[in-house]
Amino acid sequence: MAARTYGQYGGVATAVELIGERWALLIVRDLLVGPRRYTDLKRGLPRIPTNILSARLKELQDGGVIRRVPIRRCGLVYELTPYGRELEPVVYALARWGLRALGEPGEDDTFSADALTVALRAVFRAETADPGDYELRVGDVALRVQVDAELRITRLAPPAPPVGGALPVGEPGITITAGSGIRHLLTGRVDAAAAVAAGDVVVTAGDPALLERFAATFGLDDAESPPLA
Amino acid sequence: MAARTYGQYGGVATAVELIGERWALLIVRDLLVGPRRYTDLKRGLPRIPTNILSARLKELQDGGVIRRVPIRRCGLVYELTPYGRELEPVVYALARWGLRALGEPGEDDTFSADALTVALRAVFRAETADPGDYELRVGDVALRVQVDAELRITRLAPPAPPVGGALPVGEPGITITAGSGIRHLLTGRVDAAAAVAAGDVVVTAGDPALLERFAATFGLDDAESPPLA
DNA sequence: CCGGATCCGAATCGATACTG
DNA sequence: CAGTATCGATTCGGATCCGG
Repeated sequence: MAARTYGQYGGVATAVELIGERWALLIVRDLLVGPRRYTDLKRGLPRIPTNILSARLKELQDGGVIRRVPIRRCGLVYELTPYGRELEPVVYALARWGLRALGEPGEDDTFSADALTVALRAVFRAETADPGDYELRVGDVALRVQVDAELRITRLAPPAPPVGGALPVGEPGITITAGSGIRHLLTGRVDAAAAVAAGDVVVTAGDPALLERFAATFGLDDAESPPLA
Repeated sequence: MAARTYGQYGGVATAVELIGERWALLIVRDLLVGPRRYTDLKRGLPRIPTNILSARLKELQDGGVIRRVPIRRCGLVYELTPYGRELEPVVYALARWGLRALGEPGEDDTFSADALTVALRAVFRAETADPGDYELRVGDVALRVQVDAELRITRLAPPAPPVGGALPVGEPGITITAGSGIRHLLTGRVDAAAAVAAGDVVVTAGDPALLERFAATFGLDDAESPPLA
């Protein structure tokens, strides 16, 4: 283990030693949405081997990034420590950067509610956001997205929302259904009208005009310099 | 290679596939300071095996993060593409986060001018910075740090500054000499007076009062919740 | 010296099976 | 549910070597 250190003294090297191992940051990503059980993490990251998940959870604990919390009457969850939670800016910045290199999903790529939740948070324009209440369906992930003083995102399905989570009250003003093409809207490469015209998103219920508000609320600010690999 | 993908559709997973391999982000860190030759990178990252450096450079090229640029009359350098340069916020955020977990250097940890340059940029308070002209010596790294309309950091030694780099004119108002204890100042856990009292930094030339300006210009803004592993 | 390529043992990862 | 055990496939690290 000591032989696998970088031998570099500095913040970046230290950070990478804490969260740079394979799968580690994806675990952090899911834990940013909320505490998760071992099995929740496994479900959200189907391709992670169980021994690797175990190893990463142990290492992240040793690094002070996450902690194990026993839940009363059976079970335990992993959650970020305060220090781990301060990876939020890092993960969001990475999510924005990576979003721009995102192409079509591969054949067997998976897509989780946690991934979409983090993506939305990453491109949320807090300063200029107008209030709104949206239902967003991408693939088989359904989220309730409520913007008022703050941003609240609730998983609707699948499966049922987490036990501790309160269901949102009321009805969303719009239901937006999309596939992977929603990335064009979130990167800001197309506007709401063009996204509808291209079939990237479909308004399946509610007021279609609210889609523009959604597009104004979520998206990259500086939508330029596509990767062009 | 295809077997080593995460099988996740999302920005974070894509980003980690591009720059999540071992050593990759440290290469990006050094390239953020400026174009570097293969040998420069090797020197700044002494523990990287040459085959790994080669492999990473190739992968980062394929990912559109860096490019090879031939230099006229012998030689070539690697530099970030525009897309790669937009990792700046990511790397700085990671540097700030990792800085807080930084302890004493290990026996054979190395410390490069590029690492210090990135660390300073990462904790630079652009909005509130007053102009200043500093010389900073940490270990055997010497930097000229000039703050006016923007932040300019020039390597003084070792070795000689890069060929293309113009040497700063004039004299710095202060020369600050420090060791690894400078992290206490940069994390904001101690102020200028306390850092001097603790021996973390020494003013070896110039106006000692400028150290407070330096400390006001560079440091973490929210200096709390130490890792406490 | 620069910019790697090659080889090999050690460590890690991935997949599957299995257990308290 | 929450992992551990095992084992082959990769990757990494360290060293050496090579063409300009």
